[in-house]
Amino acid sequence: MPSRRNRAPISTDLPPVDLGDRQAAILEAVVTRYIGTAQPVGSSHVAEAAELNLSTATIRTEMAQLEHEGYLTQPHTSAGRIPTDKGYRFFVDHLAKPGIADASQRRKVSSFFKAIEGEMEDVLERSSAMLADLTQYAAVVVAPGHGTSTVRSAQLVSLGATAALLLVVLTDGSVEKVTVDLGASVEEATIEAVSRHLQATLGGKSLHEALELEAHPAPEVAAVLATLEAPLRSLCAEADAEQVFVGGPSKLASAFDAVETVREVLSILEQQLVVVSLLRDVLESGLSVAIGHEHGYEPLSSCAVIVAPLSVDGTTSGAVGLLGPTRMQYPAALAAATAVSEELSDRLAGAGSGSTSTKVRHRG
Amino acid sequence: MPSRRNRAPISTDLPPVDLGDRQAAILEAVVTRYIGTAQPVGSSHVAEAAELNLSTATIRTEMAQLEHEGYLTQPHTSAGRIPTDKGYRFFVDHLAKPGIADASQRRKVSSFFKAIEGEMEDVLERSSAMLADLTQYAAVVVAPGHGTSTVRSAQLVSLGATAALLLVVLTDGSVEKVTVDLGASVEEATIEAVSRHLQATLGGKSLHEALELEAHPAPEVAAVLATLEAPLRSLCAEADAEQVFVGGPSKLASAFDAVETVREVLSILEQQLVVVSLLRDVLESGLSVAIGHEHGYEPLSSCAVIVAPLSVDGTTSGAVGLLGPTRMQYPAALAAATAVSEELSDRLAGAGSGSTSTKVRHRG
DNA sequence: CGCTAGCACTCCATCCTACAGAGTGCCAAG
DNA sequence: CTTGGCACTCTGTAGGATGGAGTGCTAGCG
Repeated sequence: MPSRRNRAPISTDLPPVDLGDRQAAILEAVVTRYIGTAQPVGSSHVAEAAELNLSTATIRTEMAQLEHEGYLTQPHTSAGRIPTDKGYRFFVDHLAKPGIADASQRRKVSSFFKAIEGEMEDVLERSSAMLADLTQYAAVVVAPGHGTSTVRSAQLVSLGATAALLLVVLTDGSVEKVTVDLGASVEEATIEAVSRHLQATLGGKSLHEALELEAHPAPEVAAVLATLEAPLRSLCAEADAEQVFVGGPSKLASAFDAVETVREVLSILEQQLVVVSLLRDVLESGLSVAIGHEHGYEPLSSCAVIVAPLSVDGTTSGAVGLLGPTRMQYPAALAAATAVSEELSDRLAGAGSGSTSTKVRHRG
Repeated sequence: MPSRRNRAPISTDLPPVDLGDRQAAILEAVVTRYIGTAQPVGSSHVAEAAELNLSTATIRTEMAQLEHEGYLTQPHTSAGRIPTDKGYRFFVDHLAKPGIADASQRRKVSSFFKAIEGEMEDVLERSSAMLADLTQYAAVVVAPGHGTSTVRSAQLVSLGATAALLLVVLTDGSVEKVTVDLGASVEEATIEAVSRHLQATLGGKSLHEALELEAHPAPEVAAVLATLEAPLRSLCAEADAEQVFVGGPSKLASAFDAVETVREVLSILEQQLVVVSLLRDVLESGLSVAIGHEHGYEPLSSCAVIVAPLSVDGTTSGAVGLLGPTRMQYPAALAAATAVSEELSDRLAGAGSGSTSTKVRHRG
C-alpha cells in the first residue's frame, strides 16, 4: 500500500486538484458535520452548511458522484453519507483550515510549557497527559534515547558482598544504571580502582564507543572489568531505547461505541513497541496523518494517527502522536500535536547540549 | 462508612454464622453462576447447581428470604436474582473455596518469577502485566519508596556551566537524581570538593537524616551546598514516593458493558494517586477484598478491589491490587494476587538488605 | 411442620406490523 | 446545468401479541 505524499500547497487558496470546487465544498461540509455528530449526513444538511445556494437535488447528484469516486460511502441505501478514509484524506490535505481554535490550543500548550519545570522525564510524561487532556484523544510521546550523548561520569558502586551498581551519567543529564553480580567478593579498594578506570576510559565517549575500548589495567581490575562487559552492553541498549509515554488512553473509551473496538485499541496502546513502530512507520512514509487503513495496522483501522516529529539538532528523533477515531478533529489535533512537538524539541535541545542549558529549572 | 472486618474463621468447614447451611448453599450457587454468566439466576438453575435435592418452590422461598436479608436483589419482579455487595461479601468470607484453579495460578506465578531477572523496576512492571494477563483484570503494583534505605554514595556531577546533577545511590540499589541550577559558574575543583563532602556527610545515613545535617566546610563548598538544600529535599520526597505500575487496564473494557463505566474506571486508573490511596485505605481497613460500595469510592462502586500487601521485614509497604467488576472470579484472583505479593515481597527483601542479596541476577 | 405441586401473575424479550421521517435516485421542465 | 417533484427505500420507533422465565402464594401431602 504505497503512501500518498502530503504535498503542502504553497499558499494558494483552496486548490483542489482532483475535485471540483463544488464537490470539495460538499465533501468538506460532510466531513465537518460527520466529525461533529457521528451521524450520516444527508443532502439537506449539506445544503444548509455549505454556502453554495444549491438545491438538495443538485447536492445529491454531487454526493452520488463523490461516493462513486470513493470519498463518501453510505451505511445503507437511503441513509446519509459518511466519509471514507479517502474522504478524510482529501479533507486533511486540501480542506482543513488552520481555524480559530488552533490559536487557543497553541496558547494553552505554550503556557503549559512555560509553567512546567523539572526533570525531563517528568516533562515528557506530563506533556503526554496534557496533550490528551487538550485534545481528548490518546497522546503518545516517544522521546529519543540517549545513544548520542557522551559519558560525563562512570563508576562502580558496591552494594554488598558480591553485588555492585554500574552507574553512568551522560551529558544530557540522564543516568543509566545496571546491577551487577560480581561473582566473587571484591575488595572496596578494587572497586574504587575500577571506578577510576571506568571514569578515565569512558569519560567523553559515547556508550557505543565505550564498548569497543581495549585497555589493560591491573589484573584485579581487569577481572572485574570482564564481568562488566555484558552489563555495559545492556546499559548501552537501555540508553538507546526510546522512552514512551502514553497519556489519557481512557479518552478512547468514549470515542468508539463498540466496546470491542475500545478493548482492541487499548490493548494495542499497552504494547509500547507496537506504538513506537507504528509512529515510526507513519513518520517515515512522510505523512503527518495516517487515516484508517493507511497505516496498515488492521486492528487500528478505525483509528487515525497524527504524528509530529521531535527534532533535535535537525535530526528527527522521537515523536509526538495522537490516536483517535477516524472522525477526528483534525485541524485542532494537528495544531496541538505540532505545538507540543515544537516545545518539546526545544526542551530536548536545551537539555541535550549541556552547556547551552538556557532553560534550567530552579526552585524547591 | 465503617468497614467490616474480615474475620477469618479458623479452619472449620463452612461455618456460616449468619446464614443457614441451606441458604448459604443457595447463595453460593447464585453467586457462582452469576459470576459465570452475568445473567440473573432463577430458582430452577439453583436447583440444578446446588445439590440439595430441593424443589424450585422451596428454593424460591429461601431466595426471597435471602433477598429480604440483603444478600440478593432482583433487577425487576419476575426476573432471577443477582448478588448484592453483601452477597458477594458473604461468598468471599465464608464460601469461596481455594479451588483447583488456584494451584495452576500459583504455578504460573512462581515459574514467572523463576524466569525473570533484572532491575527491580522491570520486575515490578512486568509483574503487573503478568498478573493482569493471568487474571484478566487490571492489576496494580505499588512498590514501596526507598525512604528507609541509607545512602551508599552521593555526589555532584557537573553538567555544564552552571548546571549539575545531584546523584545519590541508596543501599537497595536505587538511584535518585535531580538536576540543579547552581546559579553561578562553579569550578570543577569545587564541585569535586562538594562531592567529597556529600559522600562523607551523607554516607550511611537515610535521606531524611541527611536533611538535618549541619556541617561547616570551606566557604565555597558551603555556598554550593546552600543551593543544594532544596534539591535534596525534593530528592528525599521522590525517594519516599511509591512507584505505581498499572497492568492491563484494557482488560476492563470487556468487563463492563456500559461504555461510560469503562471510561470512568479507566480514567481513575490513570490517576495513580487515587489508586494508591484506594489500595492503602482498603488495606488499612483490614480487608483483602473490597466489594462495590465497601471502599467508599463512588466512581468505582461497580468494581471490586483485591489487595495483597507487600511486606518487607515484617512491615507492610506497598501492595498488589486487582481491579475488576464485582462479579469477579474471587478465588482465582485472590490466589493470583497473593502469590504475586509473596514473590514480590521476597524479591524486595532480597534486594533491600544489600548484603543478603541471595537472588541477585547475572547474565548478559 | 417442612416440603412441594400447582396456579395465577408479572415482566421481559421477541416478533410483527404500521408508520413517520430522513434520505435517495431519477426525470421532466425551466 | 439546475431544480422541483415524485416514487422509492430503509431505519427507527411505537403498539400490540405472544411465549418464556421467573416469581409469590396456597393448599395438600408425608
